[in-house]
Amino acid sequence: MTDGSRAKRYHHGDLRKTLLDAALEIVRTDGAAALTMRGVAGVAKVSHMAAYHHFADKGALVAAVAEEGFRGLRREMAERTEKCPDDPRARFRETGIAYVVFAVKNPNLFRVMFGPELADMSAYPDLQGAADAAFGVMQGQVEQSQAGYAIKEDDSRQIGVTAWALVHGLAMLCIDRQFGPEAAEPEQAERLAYAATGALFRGLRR
Amino acid sequence: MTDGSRAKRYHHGDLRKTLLDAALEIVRTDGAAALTMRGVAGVAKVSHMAAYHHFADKGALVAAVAEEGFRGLRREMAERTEKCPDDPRARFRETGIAYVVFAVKNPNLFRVMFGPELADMSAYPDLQGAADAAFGVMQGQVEQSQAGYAIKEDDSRQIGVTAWALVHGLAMLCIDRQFGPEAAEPEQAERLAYAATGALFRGLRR
DNA sequence: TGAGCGATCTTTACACTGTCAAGATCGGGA
DNA sequence: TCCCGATCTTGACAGTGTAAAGATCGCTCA
Repeated sequence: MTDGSRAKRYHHGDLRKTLLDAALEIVRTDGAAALTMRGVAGVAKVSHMAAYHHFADKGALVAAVAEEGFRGLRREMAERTEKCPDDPRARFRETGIAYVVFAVKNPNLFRVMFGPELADMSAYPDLQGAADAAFGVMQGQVEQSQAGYAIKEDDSRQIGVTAWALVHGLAMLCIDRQFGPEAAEPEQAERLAYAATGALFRGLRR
Repeated sequence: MTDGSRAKRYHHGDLRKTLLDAALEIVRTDGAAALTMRGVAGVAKVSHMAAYHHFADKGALVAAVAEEGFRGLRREMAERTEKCPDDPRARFRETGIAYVVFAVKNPNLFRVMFGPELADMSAYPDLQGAADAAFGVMQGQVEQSQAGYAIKEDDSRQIGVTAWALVHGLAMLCIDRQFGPEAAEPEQAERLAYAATGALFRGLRR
């Protein structure tokens, strides 16, 4: 029989999830710099060091946070693309817009996902997989557009790279406020993404 | 009379420059995470805390490093654009390629320039100025292309943003090895930038 | 000239970080 | 039932940024 208040239990029960949720919350609200092993342990009302039984080190925790981020990014891109008319250009656009909007709505998380701590993701295969899956949504749009004769049939990998680069740069520069403070607002960011993806699509038409 | 070995002098003479050079060297070779107030002070053979008479805090030192980075980026873009035939598309391309090549050749420095520590550059006006100057080179290319009737006369700011976003995203994803390890090599990165800027230019033509 | 004053540098101290090492507690399978 | 491994705790250490206060210098002005 499990007593409701698990306050005094020596074993936590689901510490990993609790820690990860705390880490996500901290990153989202205060940024990666505020993320601390001792901090997340404190939120879970657990001694520091307890976290080390679930995450090898701080890098592993950061990687887990980023992995969640990539899952969310993939989901939002897929959703926004699905509920969209069957017009290649519109779908192409919506995928890119979803990318930028996600970044603007989760700037701190987005920065972690592409931060220097994880410059080499090869140490975290799950993270790599989640990132690849997100990229796959965009790559899929490119190939669908090619199959529908909407854009030219050059090396699809090259085209996917170009599309990804465009929205990624837009996202980064928006949240870094390089386009001014307005661009960090979802509406304005969406407008920028609309125009930018339109120009690129035009250049990729056959 | 100044004696050659200034080893024992209480006052250093040009500590700010020494510290900044040391910081740049550390960032370049070992990344921002290795940058330390005490470390740079050590390189200059000076007590820690001495640095605080030249940089308000670590953030100010990082900002100074980034500022140097933006100066270098601006210079390399301008140089590469100048020594280039008077063809709008070629000049447009070279500007973008210079951007990506700079990033790939100075990945750690580039990451500092656009890192989360400096997400709000308004606290460092000199840094903001250097960044604006670098962006100005690209914006100038856009306007020159418009004046030469090479690309359409839409809102030039919007077009500049799109161009910047494209090369910025390409640069970021290259150094993050999201396109694989080869893309972190200058030759391969240059090839990607060539193709990407070509596609965008095509979309921007009138 | 020289006295002092502000800029520059040092020393000391503190809170906070990640992580190693060793012990305490628990729960499930033999 | 007992014990062993997973889980959690306690304690310690080196390294970090930086506040506070003192030491040393060189330039200015009387």
